[in-house]
Amino acid sequence: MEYKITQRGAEITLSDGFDLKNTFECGQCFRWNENADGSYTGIVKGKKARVYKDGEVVVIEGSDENDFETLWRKYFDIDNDYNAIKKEMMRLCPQVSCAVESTDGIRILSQDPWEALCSFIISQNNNIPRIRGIVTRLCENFGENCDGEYSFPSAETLAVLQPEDLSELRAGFRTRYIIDAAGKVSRGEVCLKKMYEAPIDECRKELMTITGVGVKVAECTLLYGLHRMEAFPIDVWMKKALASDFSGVTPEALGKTAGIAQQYIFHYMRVISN
DNA sequence: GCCCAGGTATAAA
DNA sequence: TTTATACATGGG
Repeated sequence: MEYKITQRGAEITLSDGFDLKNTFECGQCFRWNENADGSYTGIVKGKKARVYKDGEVVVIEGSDENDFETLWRKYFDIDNDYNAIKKEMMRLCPQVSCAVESTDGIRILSQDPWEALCSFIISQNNNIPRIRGIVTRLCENFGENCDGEYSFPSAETLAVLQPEDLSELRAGFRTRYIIDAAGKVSRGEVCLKKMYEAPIDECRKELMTITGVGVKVAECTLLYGLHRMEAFPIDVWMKKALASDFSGVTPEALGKTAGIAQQYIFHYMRVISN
C-alpha cells in the first residue's frame, strides 16, 4: 500500500483492490450514500468525508495525514491484505469461490461498535432500504449536525428516551430494543470497548443480554463494529448457505476469514437474487 | 393486496 | 431442547 497527501486529500493505492459500491452497499453499513458522480459521502466519528476513485487510486477528499493515520487507515482496513485472505478462503473452501469472485473489492469496515450494534438491531426482520431509512431518521432526529451530515446518536443520548420519543423512526417492535441496548451500553452493563480483545464467546454472551440481540445481531456487531474477523452468525448463515448450495462450507473450515466469507456470500446472494 | 425482509421474544410441545 | 408464531413497517 502506498499513499500520499495531496491537495485533493489522501490518495491511496491498494494492491488488493477497493470497490466502493461493493464495500458501501453490501449491507455491512447503512450510512454511506452514493452521489451522482459515483462518489460516496459518509460520516465517521463526527468527520464528514467524500470518497471516490480516480482510476485505481482511492481518494479520501480533504483528509490530511493525521486523519488518515488516526481514522481512515483503520476504518477502511487499509493494512489488511484482502488478496491473501481471498486466496486462503478459496483454498479452504472452494465452494465459496464463485461468491468471492463475483463480489470483488469488498473491504470490511471498522465501524463504531455502538453504531453497528444499533444498526443491526434495526436490521432484524427488515430490508436494507428500510434499515437505511430508519437509521437515517435516527441520526437526523438525535445526532449532531456536522457540516450537513448527521452523526450517529450516542447510547447516552438514546438511553433517556421513551418509546414514544422514537415514534418518528417508524422502527416498529425494534424501538424498545434500541432503548434497552442504549441503557445497557451507557450504564456499562454491556462494555463494547473491551470487546476488541475479550474472548469472542464472552462478547457474544454479553451482547445477547440485550433484549432484541440474538446470535445474528451479536455476530454482526462483532464483525462490523469491533472488527472481529472470526465472528460468524452460524445459525443464520448456514440456513442461507444451505439454500444457496454452499452446503459444503463450514464456519470451522473458514477460521479467521469466516466473517469476510459471510460478507462475500451475503453480497453474492443479493446479486444473484436481482 | 400479497409476500417477506441479513431475527428474536415468547409460548407452547 | 426444539418448533411455531407474532412482531411493526413498508419495499417490491
